[in-house]
Amino acid sequence: MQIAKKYLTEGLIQFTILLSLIGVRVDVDSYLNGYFTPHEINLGPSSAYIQAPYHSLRDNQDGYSVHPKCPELDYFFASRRLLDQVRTLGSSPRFPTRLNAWLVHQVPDTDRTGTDEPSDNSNVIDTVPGLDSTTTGEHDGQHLPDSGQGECQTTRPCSTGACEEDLQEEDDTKEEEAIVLSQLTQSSTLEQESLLDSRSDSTLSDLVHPHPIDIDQQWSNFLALPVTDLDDLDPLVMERLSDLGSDIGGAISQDVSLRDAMVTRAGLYGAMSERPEGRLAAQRPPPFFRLESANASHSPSGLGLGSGVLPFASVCNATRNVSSSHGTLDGCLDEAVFEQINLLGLEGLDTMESLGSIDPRVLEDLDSDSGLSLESSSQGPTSPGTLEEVSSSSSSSSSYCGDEGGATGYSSEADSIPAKGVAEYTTEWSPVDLSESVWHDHSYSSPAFLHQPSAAMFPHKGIKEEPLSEDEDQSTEEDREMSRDEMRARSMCIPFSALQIVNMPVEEFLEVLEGHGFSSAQVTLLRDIRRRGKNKLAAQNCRKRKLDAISGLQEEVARLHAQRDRLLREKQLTTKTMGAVGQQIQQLTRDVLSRLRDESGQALGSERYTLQCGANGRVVVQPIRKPTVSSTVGSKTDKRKKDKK
DNA sequence: TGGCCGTGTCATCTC
DNA sequence: TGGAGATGACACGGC
Repeated sequence: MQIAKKYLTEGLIQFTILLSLIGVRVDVDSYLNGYFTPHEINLGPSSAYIQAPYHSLRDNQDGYSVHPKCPELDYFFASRRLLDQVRTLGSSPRFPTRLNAWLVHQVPDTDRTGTDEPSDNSNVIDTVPGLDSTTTGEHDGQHLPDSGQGECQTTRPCSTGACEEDLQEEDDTKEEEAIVLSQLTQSSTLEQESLLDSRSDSTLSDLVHPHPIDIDQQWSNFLALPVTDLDDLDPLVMERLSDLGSDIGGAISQDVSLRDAMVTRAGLYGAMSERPEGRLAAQRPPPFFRLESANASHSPSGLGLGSGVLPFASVCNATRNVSSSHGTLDGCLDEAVFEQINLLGLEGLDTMESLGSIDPRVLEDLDSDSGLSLESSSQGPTSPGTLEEVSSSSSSSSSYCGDEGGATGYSSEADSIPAKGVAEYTTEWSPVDLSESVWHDHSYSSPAFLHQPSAAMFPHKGIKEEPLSEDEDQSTEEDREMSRDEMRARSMCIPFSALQIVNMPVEEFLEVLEGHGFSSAQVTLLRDIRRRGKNKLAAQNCRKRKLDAISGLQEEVARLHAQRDRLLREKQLTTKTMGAVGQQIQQLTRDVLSRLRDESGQALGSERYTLQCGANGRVVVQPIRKPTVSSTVGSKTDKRKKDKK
């Protein structure tokens, strides 16, 4: 019984030291006060933490700033780095798990003769100043009495025959443990394929002096992996899990005796949301939709993420192409606008050049009902002679006059009335004035065309200026190409083209209506021509906007489809990774708990206990609460309430 | 010959 | 209150 007690006592000390390696505050007194009270185990009445010297180094970048050659700290920082990496993995918000910390044990690779040291655990601690209170026999009696448990400070039951065999087994298992631990740490990052591949080449010294891999950088690299690489990583994850499953037995081979599992009611996951998040926030990649949202409308840079950040380079490129095509579309639209302007100008020039040989079909194409299209509206201010010709030509068309009804009988008036007005408004309505109007649709008219000389602007005029004797059939062609409004205007002896009527400013239009003695029919016609011309332009603009809106929506739909596919793939990948890491953590939790011993020497089962990582990196063994307790308490309270009633 | 598309026009609403 | 713009609806012609 005494031997068993000593064994348990030393086991407790070993576990305490083990916890101290990972920064756990252990309070033995609290344990003595009660089983289920969340206390910290303390080795002395001063409640000094056993790892106090390490606490001072804790914030020292986890020992990275310490000289790597420092032999006293190598073991400690090697363990701390590995542990922190695993802890960061376990407590990362990206992979929320129940386990936040790991109980690890780093085994040195040197001085492992198996006989020179009475206890392997002391290898880690003995050389550290201020931490001489280890399980070594000669030191136990010096430091542990401070804890007030003098009976526990006896030497480990190495005096028994099985002691040396146990030590030898521990040596062997610790080597495996170190290797597997390194594998675990590396595999937990899921992105160091090279490290995974080279794990077989890793030496023990590498494990003891692990490379200072920045976990943040690892995560950044992981998140920066293209999706193809991540997809390829899935089998690697499973492979690593299988490897871990096969090697997990040797991950922590040393059975740590524990008189009691420290019980604490620290926040279940309180620590999860504290430390790692700030770190993760720093290492978190840029907001994925930041650029998209910032340019969600139609910005070509809507997916301005680098292809390295986006694991879906193809989608990104496609979307970028879409965006760029949209930008190109805008450019094309602008180019088309100017191109049409140029074409109109060229058409005007062509018209000038081909005054003598106008193709009626071309004129028909350029015609419009309201006479507001480019060519059909070219019946601008004409000379009295021209107007006479137009009147004569119009009157010569019996069908037209019949359609318009009342168009006859104006020729006599036309001889007198329009002459003054036409001459007047020919001077008033310069092309410059018309160019001041806003031309929304360039197929309709163009300032370039308006800037052409009168002969160019109004090819019909040029034609009409030619003697009728030369080409008497031109009048019929003019009638064919004239719009209804144009013909109405001519029939009503209105000396303005539809284009002029439409594009003249309101003030001048009102002056025209008021200052020329137009009849009510003429005024109505002028207003109708203007209204129809305006509406025609508006309709063209409206249709153009509608088409632009449709094309923009189509681009938006394509972009959203690409975004949805990308998010789905990312979600799938994240789910896979979370599952793999969760299983890994659960397996390690079970393994750790199975190697811990309670007061009766029984292993702490994962069905009864769990590991929790509290604030400041404290790792505690916490019993799993049973819901029945709360239910009973609730029933009791209910009964009390009933009794009070 | 019917469907599609472009265009002109009207009616209506809003500014 | 009228003008101008926007837009839906309809008609018409061309393909």
